[in-house]
Amino acid sequence: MIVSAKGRYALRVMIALAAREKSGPVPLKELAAEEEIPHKFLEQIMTELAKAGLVESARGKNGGYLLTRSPEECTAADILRVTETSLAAAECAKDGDCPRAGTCPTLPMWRALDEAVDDCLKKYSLAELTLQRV
Amino acid sequence: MIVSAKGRYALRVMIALAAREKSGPVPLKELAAEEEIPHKFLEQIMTELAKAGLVESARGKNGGYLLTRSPEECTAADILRVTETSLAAAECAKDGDCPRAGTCPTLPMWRALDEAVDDCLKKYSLAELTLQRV
DNA sequence: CTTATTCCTACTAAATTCATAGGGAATTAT
DNA sequence: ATAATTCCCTATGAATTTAGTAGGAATAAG
Repeated sequence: MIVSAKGRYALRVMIALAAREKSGPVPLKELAAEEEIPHKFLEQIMTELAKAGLVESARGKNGGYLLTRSPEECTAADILRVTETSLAAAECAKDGDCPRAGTCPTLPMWRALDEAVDDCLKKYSLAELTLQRV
Repeated sequence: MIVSAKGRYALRVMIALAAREKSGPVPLKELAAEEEIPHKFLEQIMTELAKAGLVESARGKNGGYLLTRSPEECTAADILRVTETSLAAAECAKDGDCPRAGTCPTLPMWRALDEAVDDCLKKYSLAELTLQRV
């Protein structure tokens, strides 16, 4: 039960994008170099973030990635929901996934945990995370 | 980021033990059968729980496992801390694990997340979980 | 036309999780 | 004592997931 490297990379890149908010599209190459993330791996991550609508891409020369929302409006929860296969708790908490669901004594707890995680992560917007940078 | 099968098994077994609190040692064989957990896998899990002091074992005929504390005093957090390699968040939140720790903008968030998870799980004691059983 | 960039699909490698296997050691009912 | 029952220990294997690589096609700027 741990946030994957993919999720951590995604978060770092989004923070980096927030920090350069008004400087036009930032090429993946720069992001990868700055944040020391394998170029091709980051490519996959950016694709997912783009599909989820958290970033916008510009192709061709001078292209790159841009945030679609202001840093205040994009939270860690938004980002991690995209990259993590499941954001929290147990697989079973998903509807109709477990044969025991009807009588399982732990199901309510997993649901509560899901919520606790989500609530916590919602509190961290990119704006806030960018400020915490030293 | 998900609770492993091991963790879910551990929790179920502990609930089963809580339900039979006063009937003497419960053999692993029975627990495995009731909860449909592979016998040899459960053996490993019980060993960990025993080492952590959450259960006590009695060897030989009529042996088995017993809770060491009352169900009120044993929480899901206690159990999952034993079985999950890391209970929450990111590897980096552990002290001195990440070279970026000094300047990492996400570290405080991971710490907060760890705490949120722990707080949530502490609220579920075996006593409570047993009640929720249908 | 050349260069820099994203986009797409597939593959590979490493790590982790989930078991399985077999025999040994302790305990106890009989 | 003996036999049955049970936990204990260590090693190995299979399956799944995560992390990372690779190559080339599409797009846009200058």
